[in-house]
Amino acid sequence: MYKDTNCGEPRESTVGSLITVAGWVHRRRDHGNLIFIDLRDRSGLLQVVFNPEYSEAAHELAGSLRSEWVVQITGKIVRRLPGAENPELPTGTVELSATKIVVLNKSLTPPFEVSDDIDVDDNTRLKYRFIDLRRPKMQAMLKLRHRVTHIMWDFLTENGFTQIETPILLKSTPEGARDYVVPSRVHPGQFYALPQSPQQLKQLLMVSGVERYFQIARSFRDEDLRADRQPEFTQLDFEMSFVHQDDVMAIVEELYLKIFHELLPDATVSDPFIRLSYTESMERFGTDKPDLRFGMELTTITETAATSDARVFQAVASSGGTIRGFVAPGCGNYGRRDTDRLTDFAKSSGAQGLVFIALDESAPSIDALEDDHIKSPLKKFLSIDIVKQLANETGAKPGDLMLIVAGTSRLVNTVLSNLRNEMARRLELVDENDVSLAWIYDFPLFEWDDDLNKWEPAHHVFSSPKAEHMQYLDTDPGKVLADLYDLVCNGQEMGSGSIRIHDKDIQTRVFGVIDYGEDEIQDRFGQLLTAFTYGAPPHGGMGLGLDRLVAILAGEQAIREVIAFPKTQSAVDPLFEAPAIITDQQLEELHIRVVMPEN
RNA sequence: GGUCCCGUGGUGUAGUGGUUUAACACGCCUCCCUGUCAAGGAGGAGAUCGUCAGUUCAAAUCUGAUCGGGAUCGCCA
Repeated sequence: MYKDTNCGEPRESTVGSLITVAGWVHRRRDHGNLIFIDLRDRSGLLQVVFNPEYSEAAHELAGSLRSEWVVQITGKIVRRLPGAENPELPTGTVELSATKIVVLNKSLTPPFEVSDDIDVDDNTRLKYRFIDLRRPKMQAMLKLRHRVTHIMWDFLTENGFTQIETPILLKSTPEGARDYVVPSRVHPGQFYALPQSPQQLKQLLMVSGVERYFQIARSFRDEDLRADRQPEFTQLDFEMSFVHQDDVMAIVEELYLKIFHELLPDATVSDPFIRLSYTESMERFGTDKPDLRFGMELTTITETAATSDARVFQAVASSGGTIRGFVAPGCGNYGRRDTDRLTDFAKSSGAQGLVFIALDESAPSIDALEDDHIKSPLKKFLSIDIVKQLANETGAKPGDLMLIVAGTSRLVNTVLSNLRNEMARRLELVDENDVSLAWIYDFPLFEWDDDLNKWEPAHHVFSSPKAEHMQYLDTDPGKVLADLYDLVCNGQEMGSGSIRIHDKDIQTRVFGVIDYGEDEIQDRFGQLLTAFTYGAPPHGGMGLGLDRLVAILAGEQAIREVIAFPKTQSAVDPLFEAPAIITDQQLEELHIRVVMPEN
């Protein structure tokens, strides 16, 4: 070993010991005859002092040290002079009085400082990720991520789960996201696809009698990136046999509470998890991933609004649309500037417009509301009585702002749920110490696709219809609810799971609803259907996003910050410069001819 | 594919038609300095302002295109 002690370890109790440390030169403070070095390794910082009275050679060499050089230093741990202690450092009461120094490697001046309080362009950080990861915050992130997966491994092992790896080179099943594909050299013109999730494999493992499987599995989706979406991401994927929905939920709940309690001990975490049916969630929040850390629930006001003289409302109501809204408390004094911004925000979510009704705080009550108390662009179409009624229905008080959107129910819900989150941000309603964990359950199995003019799986095709809804499968698919559940944390989808179909006939009927042809079914799902005919146990499970979980634990918005080597928004790795062209010889071996797009 | 924001020494920013030989902070280099810890002091180097084209007597500054980064809608069973 190049060292016998880590930089972060020495304390007053170890004063007097002769040690050797090795690490990176974090900072140098050169006083001429006295030189200080902050030496950094994975455990922290240790101040090293070079005094020519103890070693002239070491002192001379120390003068030539530069940031990020890798050095090995031997010396004695001494108590610092009184008044020279540094309370910021765990090792701040002592220092290493160096007698010997060996330069293990020099370093160019790094493109940015290895420090937490830096603000460097993402591209530069990723290009020099190996330096970026030296920052204490990034080191902490890597360790946090490890601790999360460690807890998962331990917990699931204790609960009888077996970790099993599944293939990365598999077959394209083009429903859902776009696949990443890999050409086959041995089979000209044929391609593997990287898994979007190990879904069918884990179901096959249930048929194999594994009963409890898990995997920290990499998954791949060739879709556009976002702050919370990378082309390759990691899921805790697991599956259990002989379970009902509640059994799956119970396992996840225990695991996640353990993780949050251990890694975020100061947070207030939902225990037990909140439970909302899909219908209730849509009704109250307009989304299947509501942020439950604040109120501002949605109200449907179609009927009342339609009785006003406002033509927008009448038109939407008579064409079967919906009018909904919510109350932004204390925003009755919003000026033109504020409301314009909210309107722009609503429009960016797809709304035609945003109707707001501001109630002046000087009104003694809703009943005593007078014309002067009301501000709204639709004011001349809204009678006092209608405004009062709307206020009562939405729960608005004097001084509040009602935000109302009209349109198709899908659009209205999208806009209002986005707007609700936006208002929470503006009003700072979220206690960052709160962690809301919620189950959203009883999802519909199918949703109608207007573009394709057919039923599509709302989540995925393997979810089991509720037994009591099986009767609607052929007659009214939109009515069929499934044993399908999402885990939602602070308004983000953290994972999705279901009790699966384990019966070939039911699975075939589900494929029938979404209009898959016989050949198509056989091609994509043949192996699963065949397996179902050889004694498939009832089973269910989940896929849970690891990157998002770690991001929440680390207090980060972007999962880029919790992935060691992430890609940019254009799916590029700036460090390796991937993707890249390959040689003509490689192309030839793979039987591939490249046709570049025009322009 | 759409919309929005950003691109100026190594890093982060200022400068938004002409007294700018492009400014500031940090970093870097040299020298001084025995108790600093974001050390301090003195001096110095380092940028054709992402790229290309256009407008203009004059462009970091205006226009267009393009490239790159970020946010977001579509997309993500």
